[in-house]
Amino acid sequence: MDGLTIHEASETTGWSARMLRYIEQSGLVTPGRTGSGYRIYGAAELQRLRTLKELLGRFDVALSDVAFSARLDSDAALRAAIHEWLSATAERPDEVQPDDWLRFEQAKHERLLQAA
Amino acid sequence: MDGLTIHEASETTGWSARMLRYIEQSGLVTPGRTGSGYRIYGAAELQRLRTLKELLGRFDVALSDVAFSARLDSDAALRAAIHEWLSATAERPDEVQPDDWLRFEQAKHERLLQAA
DNA sequence: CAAACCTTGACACGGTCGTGGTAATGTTGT
DNA sequence: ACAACATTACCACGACCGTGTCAAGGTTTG
Repeated sequence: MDGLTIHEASETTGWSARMLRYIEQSGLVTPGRTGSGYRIYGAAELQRLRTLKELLGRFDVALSDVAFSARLDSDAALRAAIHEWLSATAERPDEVQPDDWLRFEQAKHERLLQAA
Repeated sequence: MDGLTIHEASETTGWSARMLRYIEQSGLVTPGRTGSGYRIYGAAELQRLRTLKELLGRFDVALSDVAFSARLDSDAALRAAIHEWLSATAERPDEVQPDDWLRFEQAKHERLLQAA
């Protein structure tokens, strides 16, 4: 058979088996199934899992953020509505601090680091 | 002076004063300040607050989702990285369930509704 | 058939989100 | 000057995220 079981996939991707199931739940990487229900990870899924890990590591992004981006990608109305709302901000450049979200997001991070 | 205080803005927008401060923290609506530090909400901010409320009500979206979208809008590298990752999924249409995220997101909702 | 896998479901736990409150202190308006 | 506002900094609380673990049961393989 071509494809790895969940534990084999876990070893080659670095994700725990638990997280592989969770990632599947969130709709980001969906492996195939054998007739009896076992998950089968093919080369494509393994690659996606590895690049997903790299993506989360490279930027300060959560799994749920990627899931939300997927939702944005597939829901044009939502994408339009949010973008419209955001672009209304850009009309008053004097009141936009482009790194506002940065300070906000970094607050989490700093609290995390300080806890160590 | 042209502009409402936080409590006046609270009344005309429906957001609590507490939430107006929180929304400011998240970088979504930043009012001006008087010399002594009081927040001043002008017509533009009030409009943004109202449309924000409508946006959150119309779609099933959280404040943090809008904040993340703002981050996406201002960080081209992040946007490109995520989009690239997502478009790799689209290459295998047989394994993409476009309503995967929907089931996932609805699970929250159902649990909320059941709690009532 | 027994060991070593797999499945789903549940409990747990620290951390974050969204939200309300309170306390201590400063500002404004009459 | 005093009431009615504002500010920031905290504590609390339920729900959700990411993650581990464990139980009860089905499957594959030597």
